[in-house]
Amino acid sequence: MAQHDNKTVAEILARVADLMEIRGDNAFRVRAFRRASQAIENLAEPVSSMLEAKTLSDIPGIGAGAVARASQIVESGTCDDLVQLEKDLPKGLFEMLRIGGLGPKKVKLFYDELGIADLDALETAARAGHLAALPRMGAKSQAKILDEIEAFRRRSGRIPLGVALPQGHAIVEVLRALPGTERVDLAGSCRRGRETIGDLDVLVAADESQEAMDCFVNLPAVAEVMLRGDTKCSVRLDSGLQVDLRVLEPASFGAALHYFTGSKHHNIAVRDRAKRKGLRISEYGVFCESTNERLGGASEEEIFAAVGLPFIPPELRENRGEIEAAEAQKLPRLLEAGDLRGDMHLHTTDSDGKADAVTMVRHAKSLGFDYVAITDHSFGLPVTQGLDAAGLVAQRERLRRIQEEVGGIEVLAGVEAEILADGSLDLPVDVLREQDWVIASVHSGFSMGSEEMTARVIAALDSGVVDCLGHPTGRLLGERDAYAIDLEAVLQAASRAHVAMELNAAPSRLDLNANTCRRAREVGVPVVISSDAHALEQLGALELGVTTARRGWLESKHVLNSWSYEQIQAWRAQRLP
DNA sequence: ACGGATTGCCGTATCGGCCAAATGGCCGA
Repeated sequence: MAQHDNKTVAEILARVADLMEIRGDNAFRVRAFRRASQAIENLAEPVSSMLEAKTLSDIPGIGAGAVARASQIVESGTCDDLVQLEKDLPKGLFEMLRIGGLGPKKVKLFYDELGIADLDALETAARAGHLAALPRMGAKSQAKILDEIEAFRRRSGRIPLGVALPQGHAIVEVLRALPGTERVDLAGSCRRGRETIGDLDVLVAADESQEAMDCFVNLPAVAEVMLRGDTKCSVRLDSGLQVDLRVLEPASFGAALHYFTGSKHHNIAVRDRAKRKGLRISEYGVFCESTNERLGGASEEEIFAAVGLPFIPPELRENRGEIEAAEAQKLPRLLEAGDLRGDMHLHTTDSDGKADAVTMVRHAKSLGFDYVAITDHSFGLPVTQGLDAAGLVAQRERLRRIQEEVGGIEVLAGVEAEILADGSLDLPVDVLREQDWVIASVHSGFSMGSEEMTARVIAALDSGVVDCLGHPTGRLLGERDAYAIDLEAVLQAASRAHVAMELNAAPSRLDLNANTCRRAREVGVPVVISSDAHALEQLGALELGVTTARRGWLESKHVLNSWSYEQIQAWRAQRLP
């Protein structure tokens, strides 16, 4: 849990910096905290072991002060500065920083001038027109803040799949180990693989409910028991996630799993179908309407069989044609994790990655991949210290040698180039043409209108050298909405220009979403499921992408990195003669 | 607060876009 340590320390130092800035502390002191936070986030080894080895202060940007604070945070989860700041400042200020377009300076301004200390007060002031009167503010900024508050509220309350899933799996694992539990599974939107989750549903099959319930409410992660009945209880975890547990008789488990997995629309359609056959489906089983005889319910297969359908994978259960497809025996043979043969998007120390290229390639090989693309940022994204044309050429040569040295894996010399505001790329086309894999992405100018953004992206696709459009909507789950873009027009252009679309599998992105994946399939645009790894352990972390692709009805043939290396080359050759 | 040179003290991430204010602060990647 080394990585967790580093992340925690970095987050707290960054939080201290933000709060210090709001309090009006010395700007360079603030900057030092930010720098230390950044340095710790970028560490390749756990901060705790560097503290023990007394090597932490060797890192540029980390001096005696940062070492002391890191040590406090590792031990106690906080530090004196943060404790003091939380005493000095109202709690709501930190939440205000999560509003897009607001940084420490603006929050300070609102707090100092108007005493605004939380989101509600900010919203009230904006509605009353008080913000526009402040220096460096105006009607436009004020309106933007209202929009951003609304977007923030819309997002909050739902948790990214990648955050909820590990917590769910951990609970399932503990419950499965109990002697009295026959089956334990996650249900709900989490099982369907929705990109964000409201709460978790855990189902247990057991003859007796007390053992599982006792174990559940006493889990270390449980902060609060909200409700406890005979077979159902709800808790809130320390993370804020709500988890509902239901204990069922084994004979009803399949019916309950189906019922609680949903979606609601899917369930309604299945029940309607049952009704027409003279059956009744409830969370307890399948029953004959006239005789009330129980026809099944122990497994989901029994539920589907009762209405004359094959098993429908949870990811498809949205009543978006899956029942009709199942009836016609035309369900897709959905992509599986094992189908993927390579990772096509990752970063190394040549830009903002934490591990060097050799290490990443070796790791890709150890994961059993046939090929891997190294796709560092280009210089157009200055914050990543990316590669310019000369740097890219030099890296390409280095990667050729690494491929020979490591052996047994194809190493593609790639790049993640910037799509500039005018739709041009930040590296010359003749340099990009020599690369083995070119991702083009938008990392700037997010606020342009849909028409302009769409034209911008399509211009990049039409450059003739782009293989894949990176994270096509730019969204960050729970943090930032997608920028305005006409994805249908982009898909049409991608089809015409022979460019693939990325399904960026990073937990914070899942971009493309499932619906657009499905549309890509219909339009005939290949999807590339990539990790966008910036560290060793992120390489090959494609599971959330696989789930999303399955929700988008994708089969392995629709996913470019389930093809062989030769097939990919042949596909590229159609565009690059 | 950090780091390096002036060993006491001084300068300190990159860069474009946006908006408010008429050149500059703030934000975000």
